[in-house]
Amino acid sequence: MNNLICICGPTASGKTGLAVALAKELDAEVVSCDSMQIYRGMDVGTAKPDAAEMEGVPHHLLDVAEPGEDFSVGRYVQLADAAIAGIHSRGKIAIVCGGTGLYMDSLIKGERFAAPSRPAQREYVEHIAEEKGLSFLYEMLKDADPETAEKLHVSDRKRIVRAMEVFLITGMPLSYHNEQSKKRPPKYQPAWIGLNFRNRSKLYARVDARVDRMLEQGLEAEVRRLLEAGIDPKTTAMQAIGYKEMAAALRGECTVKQAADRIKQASRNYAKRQLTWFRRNEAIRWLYVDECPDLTEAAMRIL
RNA sequence: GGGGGAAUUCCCGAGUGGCCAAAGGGGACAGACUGUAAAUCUGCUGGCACUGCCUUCGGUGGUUCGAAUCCACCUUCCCCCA
Repeated sequence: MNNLICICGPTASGKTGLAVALAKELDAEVVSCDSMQIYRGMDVGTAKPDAAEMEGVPHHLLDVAEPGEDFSVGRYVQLADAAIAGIHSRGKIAIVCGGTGLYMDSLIKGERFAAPSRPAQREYVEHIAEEKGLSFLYEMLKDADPETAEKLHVSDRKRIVRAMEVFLITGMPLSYHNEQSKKRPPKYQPAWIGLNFRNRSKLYARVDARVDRMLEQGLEAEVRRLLEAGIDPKTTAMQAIGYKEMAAALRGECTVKQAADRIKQASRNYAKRQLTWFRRNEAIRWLYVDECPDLTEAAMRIL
């Protein structure tokens, strides 16, 4: 039996429930892999499991950051590694569960990122993009790191900025770092389980239903509370689906009903993107929620 | 009962005689993704034997070398007057 299990899949597919059920079955602990559930005070909008849902199973990497602070993949990997080490030292199995593909893959690969973002370089690069235009910055990247430039689309602002930033900080092209990184063997060899639906519209129906539930559970009040606590609407945390739309409604830019529809739409699109990410991972054993009567049992059979 | 307006490809919506399988947006589908990732970005979207052909712009018929675009009638919807 592998002492590390990864459960992934799109939002609202039932990952949390499966993780808890498996954890009870295997006396395991859960390590959440969700870029938004890490924030304190963001509960209903992130569908963060509450005590009842956890059923006594220890969960890690929940509520480890303040909504106002900057978080990063790097930090996640570090914290998750520590959590896994702790679980293993207790002689237990760790179940990494979540839908943030980049975080999960980075954790499993043991990714060592090129360089943390540095305000000076970042601002400098942003400034160039601002003043001279993104295409100008893209041309700079072509000189500094032709390989990365080749791979990036001219309008992919975030990646162009980051690639240029990495070059300025390290003096080496990002493509070089990535090559090195690919040569390293992965840090863990987990058993992968992915949740999916044979019938996509069933997934979407569940996503919509979940958003309705969030609204009932007080998403509006939660967002208002964060805003009143002085959380800048521009922070990463407030970019989360459900939060940015509701914040707009609270600002009077649209009705709550319109916000709700936008949240549903954005969530469905997000679910699709998550599938795109995970589907390329050939190690994943997929379980189809809409045609599997007992997910836990099916998962146990795979493991 | 009278007058006016509208019907466009999955949806919204441009197009008002050839350059239109038909702008743009949305959705759907597919993809990328190495420290903001619930973010960011891309492709594609009538059919086919695909440098061309076929079908499509409410319906039918007409005008024209040629119609989504003009005319007639019909159907449905909206508005105004009664």
